[in-house]
Amino acid sequence: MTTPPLRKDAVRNWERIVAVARDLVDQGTALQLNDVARRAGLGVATVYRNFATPEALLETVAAPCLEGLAAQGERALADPDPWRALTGFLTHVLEAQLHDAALPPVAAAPEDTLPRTTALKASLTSVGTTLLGRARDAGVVRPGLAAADLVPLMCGIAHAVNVHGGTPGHRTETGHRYLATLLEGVRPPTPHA
Amino acid sequence: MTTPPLRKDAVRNWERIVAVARDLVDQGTALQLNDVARRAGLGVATVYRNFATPEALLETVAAPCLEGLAAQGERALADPDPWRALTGFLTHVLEAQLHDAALPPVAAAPEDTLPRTTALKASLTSVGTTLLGRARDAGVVRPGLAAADLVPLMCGIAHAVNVHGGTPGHRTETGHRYLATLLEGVRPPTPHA
Amino acid sequence: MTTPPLRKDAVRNWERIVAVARDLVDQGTALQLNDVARRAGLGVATVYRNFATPEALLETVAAPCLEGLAAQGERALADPDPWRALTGFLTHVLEAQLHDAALPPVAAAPEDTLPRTTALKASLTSVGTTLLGRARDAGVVRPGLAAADLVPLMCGIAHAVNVHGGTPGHRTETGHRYLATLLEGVRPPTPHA
Amino acid sequence: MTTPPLRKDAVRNWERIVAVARDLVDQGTALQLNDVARRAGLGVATVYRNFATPEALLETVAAPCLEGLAAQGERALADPDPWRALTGFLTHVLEAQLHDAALPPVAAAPEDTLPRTTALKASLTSVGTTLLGRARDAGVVRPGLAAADLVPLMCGIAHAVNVHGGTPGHRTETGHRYLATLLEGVRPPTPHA
DNA sequence: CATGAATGAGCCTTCATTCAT
DNA sequence: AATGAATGAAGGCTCATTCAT
Repeated sequence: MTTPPLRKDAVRNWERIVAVARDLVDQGTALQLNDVARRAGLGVATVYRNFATPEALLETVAAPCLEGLAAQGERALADPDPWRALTGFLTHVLEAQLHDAALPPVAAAPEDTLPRTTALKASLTSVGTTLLGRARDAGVVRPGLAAADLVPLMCGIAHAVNVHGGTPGHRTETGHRYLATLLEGVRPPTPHA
Repeated sequence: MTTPPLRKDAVRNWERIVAVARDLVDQGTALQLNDVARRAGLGVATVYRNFATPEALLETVAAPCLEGLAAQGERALADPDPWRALTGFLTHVLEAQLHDAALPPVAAAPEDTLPRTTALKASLTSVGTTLLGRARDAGVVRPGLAAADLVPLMCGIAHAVNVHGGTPGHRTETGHRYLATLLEGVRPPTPHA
Repeated sequence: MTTPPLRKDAVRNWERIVAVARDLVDQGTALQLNDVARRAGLGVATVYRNFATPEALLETVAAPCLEGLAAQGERALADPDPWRALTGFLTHVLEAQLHDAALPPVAAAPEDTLPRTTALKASLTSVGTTLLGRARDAGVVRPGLAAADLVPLMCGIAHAVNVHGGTPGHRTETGHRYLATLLEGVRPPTPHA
Repeated sequence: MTTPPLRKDAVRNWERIVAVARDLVDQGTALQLNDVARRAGLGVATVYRNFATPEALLETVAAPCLEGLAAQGERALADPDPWRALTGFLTHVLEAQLHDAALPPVAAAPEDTLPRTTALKASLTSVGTTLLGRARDAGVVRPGLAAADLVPLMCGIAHAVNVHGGTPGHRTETGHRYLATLLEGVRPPTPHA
């Protein structure tokens, strides 16, 4: 199961598990179902029934953030300026990766465990594709950058920031700088306003 | 110990261990000292004496490649064209990361196990710093890109390529494309020949 | 965990472990948790969950004997004759050390693993202190012997007996003789009946 | 081999090994031949050739102290006062056990590794037997204390002191107190001067 | 004689997963 | 549905001892 069950106490358990997992992820600890169960004060099997694998739990932890990005995507689609729409959206995606430790592994995984995750990722990809298409049509982005590159590149920048290291504040600044550089290289070579 | 000892059979064992480790790395298998020992047909302790930790072994496996890069760095330093020198060097670094699975973890690690590794990484960083400085002085690179960004960015691109996936051939092509894009964003904004 | 859990089969396992450990102790074999698991026909982790360390298991094995001594202590406290109470109690303590191989290491250890052990040892120490105080007040024991000496001296005699060696029967006899000698040196120097 | 060999460098190695072992014993570290070799800057096999087992090395480390006691024994044999001779000798034996960590295990061991050790222990036992016999003949010691009890009792007291714990100074004081108590119990019951 | 590399049994410990209660 | 005891494979590491050089 990946969505909160209906029974009241079951819901409470589900939420407890996710909350514990969120804490662990924030601490940078790898998720171990046994460990989660102990910290949540629940039986192991309870955790296993709700989340068959650590990946399923991780994806569940990441889901709200992905939903937030999807919402940002909707807003971006409404932006009439194609360049601003695209860059704004990518900025949000990058910031999410930098702020939420649950995201990078989920974003980089070639396979998802939960259908929900697949749907969310597809939705984001779709938004990105649309935004990139519009930008390309508007001539503000070079050809040669494919929609399939967006996710890898955001993952790559997030990884670069992690390798660079530094305090959370520095990380955000570094990420913005890297993204700006990349976007500069993405604009057409002609002088632009 | 990290360099081959003098005794003939000991040298053979050392080489066997490194060879086995190289194979495992190429297969994408995580290095486990016990496993390496078994495959090499050696006692566990033999492996442990030569390589105290899996990281030490991994760094040893990565060393030849790092040395190759250092050599490339020397050549790049001799190149009179600052832009070509810098981009050529970074291209070599990126290709190395893409071709040799031992490199990404070693490059991304904040701490090294072997002094040798530290020295090699320092040497490469030094070359990068020099090349970047020359390019900046020649006005072919924007300010805003620091020497400390080179390694993270190369790691980031390599990671992006891995997330993108594809066959080895595709991977190289993708890497070149990503690097080209980044480099485009790194050049000064004025129209250049 | 140090007390039998509630589930029926779990209790059986707990008891099996302790029984195996008891046998090993009697044979003079050092306790190794893996070994215990194998002999008990249980998984290693089962033993580890019940007894985190060999010391914990050893203390558990020793506990019944310590409890028996505590009971003897209660009886001794009820004895109106201070000398007989003290010597009788010490005799029991010594005999326990000689008969149960689990006791000497637990008695001599400066630190306990289980709170239970600490409590039992404290209880015995308390009884000893009381009995010694009474004997001293009654003038049947010289000053100069402190309560803190009782445990070390009993351990010392037990050790002396072990060094002396011999069959179990001899050991008991030797122990009694050594204790008697010591107690003789503990009485006041005036001629006594 | 257990006595320094004749060749000059071999002697130096032998001495180095014993010196290292002495340090380790003083630190309370268990002797491991491999470890000793490393610290002595010698090959393992060199240590093994000189000392077949850790016990052999330990006995060699303990030997000088045993020889010192033997010398004390000679002096005690010359003492015309049987009580003073006996108690003085036992005091030396006890102090040696308390001061030199190499002694307790050697003294308590039922079997020796080196003939030399056996000879030294026999010599000490012989002295003790003689001194005890004289004291008994002089009527200053009860019957019931056998010569075979002397070593065990000294080991027992040393062990009691260890269990008691405390600083080196305290240990000596405690040891003397315990020995005094025991000796008191060893004198005949009639009032003595 | 000296060296120190090699051995490999053996111990400790963890963890994902199952299953009896 | 919930619990948590049980499992046992798997991995990490040490150490006494041997033996090739």
